[in-house]
This record gives sequence, structure tokens and C-alpha cells, in this order.
Amino acid sequence: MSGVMFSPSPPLRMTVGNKLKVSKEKAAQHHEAIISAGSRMIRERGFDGVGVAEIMSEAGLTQGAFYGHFASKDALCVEACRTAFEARAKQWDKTPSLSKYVDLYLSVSHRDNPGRGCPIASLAAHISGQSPSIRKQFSAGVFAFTERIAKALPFEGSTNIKRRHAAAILSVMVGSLVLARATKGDRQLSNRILAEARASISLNYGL
Amino acid sequence: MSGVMFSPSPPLRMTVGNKLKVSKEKAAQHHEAIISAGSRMIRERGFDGVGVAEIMSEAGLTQGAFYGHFASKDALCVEACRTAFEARAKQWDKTPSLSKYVDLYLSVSHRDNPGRGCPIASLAAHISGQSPSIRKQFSAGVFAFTERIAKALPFEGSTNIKRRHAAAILSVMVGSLVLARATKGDRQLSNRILAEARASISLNYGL
DNA sequence: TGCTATTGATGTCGGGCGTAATGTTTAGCC
DNA sequence: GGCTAAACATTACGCCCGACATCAATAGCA
Repeated sequence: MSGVMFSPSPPLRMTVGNKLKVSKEKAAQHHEAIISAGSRMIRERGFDGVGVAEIMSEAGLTQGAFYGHFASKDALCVEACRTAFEARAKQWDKTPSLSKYVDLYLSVSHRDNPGRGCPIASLAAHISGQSPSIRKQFSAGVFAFTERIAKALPFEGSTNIKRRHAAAILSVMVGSLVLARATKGDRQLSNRILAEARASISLNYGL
Repeated sequence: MSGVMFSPSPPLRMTVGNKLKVSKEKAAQHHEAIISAGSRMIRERGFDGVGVAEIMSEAGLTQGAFYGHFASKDALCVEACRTAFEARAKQWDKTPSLSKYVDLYLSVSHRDNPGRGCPIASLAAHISGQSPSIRKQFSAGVFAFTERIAKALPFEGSTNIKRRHAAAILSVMVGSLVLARATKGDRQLSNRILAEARASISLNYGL
């Protein structure tokens, strides 16, 4: 065993393989890495469009390690969904206004980077057929997002009125993003969809 | 050949008398049946959510027969996509006004029957990763649909202006339908999304 | 010296698309 | 009409891929 290889603490790649065996603190980072990779790839390709092995590979680990962190793929999906909504909420908080957030949402950059983008636009069409836990997580996210929009509306009105506007605004945002992504091959059409959705929100809601 | 040879131990229970071997006229019907089943199931579960075997089974045939009708699954997908758009166009023509069509589009019935519904709402999120032929077919459908909306707008304005409005209207329609389907588990939220989208189109575009 | 995290191999299972051989029915031609 | 050739569907299979999950072995951590 030669017990002491005399290697300091930091990332040491022992063994024949290439992976460090570290633990404890690192394990937590690995956990995050799995969620991060999963959350991104699931948004890019849907829940069923990516497997555990590939997610783990992207996270820099092997498939076997997965089940030390999650009970099942489904469990990861729920968690990935949750963190995706959470991350979007954080980004929301960093933007100065709802209007600016809509700008970001309907940007070419957002269209071209679904992996870091809104989980609603990425996953809505893939929800049917998923487990109840995933569906609940998703519905909760949609609801919360609508509430956020409602509260951020800059004009006067009852909560109910604002909620109603919020639902409509969310529909335009999600719909145009999905459409723009689907028609990316026709750049002119795709860009027009984004631009006109942005204009309509501005026109109809003063945002 | 070998005329009346009773196969002693029949591993071949071929035509035990279950199916007609009919042809010509029937074959055309089979062709339509395959497209119909494919078009419906693909809209329900996405291009990759259903296989050739199941489509054929639904069409009342077996997998082997498929390749007498189509060169590949991809070829069927293109055809199924085309006919789905076509069918929607026909339904469009049967409605008295754009406003009525929007009513239908944002109805609970449409939400609950994606298999017979708008291919844009069903397939937009599943387009990425599909073959170029499918993507082109889809983009063309989206473009045509937008043009249709534009031409049907009941107010005055240049073609360009109308196109711009059409893109925005399409975004609300598709977005809200997709959202309503995804949140079907939360019936209240789902219904609200449809209703508010409908109201917003009425309010903002007088439809 | 346990403990815990990870590896790497493997289990197992299903399903995907496409093809080949087989046999029956139709359609066409004399 | 009756025969022949082509059309069509069935069955079965091939083949490969990838899915999710498990397990003994290993090796640093505490």
C-alpha cells in the first residue's frame, strides 16, 4: 500500500485512473455539479433527452457515483427543476426593472442558450408523461413566476387584475421564445417573432 | 407450390384467418391510416416519443408493412407534420371568423386534445434535434400560419403592420396553450391562463 | 482503523429502426 | 375465365444502442 504517497492536500489524482478520490467538502461540490449539469442538460434536451451517464460525465464523475447523491433519476429531475427556477429568480432580482427583464428574456442570447434559460420555455412541452413530483414542482414554478410578474407590474390595479395581466404577459414571453427557438433555421422569422413579442408587451402593457 | 401442405407443426400461424390480405384500394387507406395515427401520436408525445411499431399498431398494421409506405420514420414525420398543418388550415377555413378561431384555439377542448390540435403548440419544443427536412416543414408551417393570421386581421393596416401583430398574437396563442397543458394538474391555474390569454387578445387586438 | 465517496464493471432490460423470408391477394393479360 | 407476376402484409429477426440501477473493490478522509 505504501500508505504515504506524500502528496499534499489539494487536488491529487492518485490511482491509475484520473479521478481524485477526495471527499467530504468535495462531495458537496460534486452534488452541486451534478445538479448543475443536470439542470442545464435537461433544459437543453428535455427530461427524457439525456441520461444519467451523460449527466455524470458532464459533471466530471462516473455513473456509479450518481446513486450516492440521488435515489433516482427522477429525484434529480425534481431537484434540477427546482434549482432552475431558483436561478431564474435570482437573475430576476439582479435586474433593475421588469422591463429590463423582459428585454433579457426576449433576447437572442436567451433564445440561443436554453441550458441557462427559463425552465418554463424549455420544459413546458416535456412535462406531460413525467412523474407527479416533477409536474408539481413545475406547476409551482409557473405559479410563482406569474406572481412575480404580477407584483412587478408598474401600474395601479388590484392583485387580481395584475394577476390576469401577468398570465397574459407570461404567455407571450414563453410562446415567442419557444417559437423563436423552433424557427431558428429561418433567422428572419425567428428574430421577428422575438422583436414583435417585445414590442407588443411594450405597446399593450407599457413595459 | 407444395399445394396443400398441412404444415405439421405450424410455427407459422401466418394467415390463420385473421386479416384480409386486401390491396390496392385498401393500401391507400392504410397509407392514410399510418399518417393519421402518426400525426396524432407525434403531436401527443413528440417525434421521439413514439416508435414505428406503435404507430403501425395503432393504424391496425404491423411494423414490417411500414417500409412499404415510407422510406423511413423521418419521412413519415415530415408527412405527418405537413398533414397536421394542412388539417388545421382546413379547420381554420371552416370557422366564420378569426375571433371564433381564437376561441377554439384557446378552448379547454383544444388543451385536452393535443393529438388533433395545433402542431405548433405540440411540436415546437421538440423540433431541435430533428432532421433538417422536419425543421423546414415546421418552419414553413409557422410562417404560413402567421400569414394566415395577418391576412385575417379585421382592421386596417399595411401588410407589414399586420404581420407584426400576427407574430405577437401567435405567440400568445401558442404560449398560453403550452402553459395551460403543462399546468393541467393545477386546473385553476391552467384555466386562468387560457382565459386571460383570450381576454388579452380581445383587449389588445379587438378580436 | 473504520467510514464514505467514487470507480469501473456489470446486470438487465427494453426499445429503437430497419430488413429478409414467407405467404396471400390482387391486378393484368391472353 | 384462368394463369402469372407483382403488390402488400405478416412474422421474425438482427443488431445495436442506451437506459437505469447495483455491487464489489478501492482509496483517501477522519
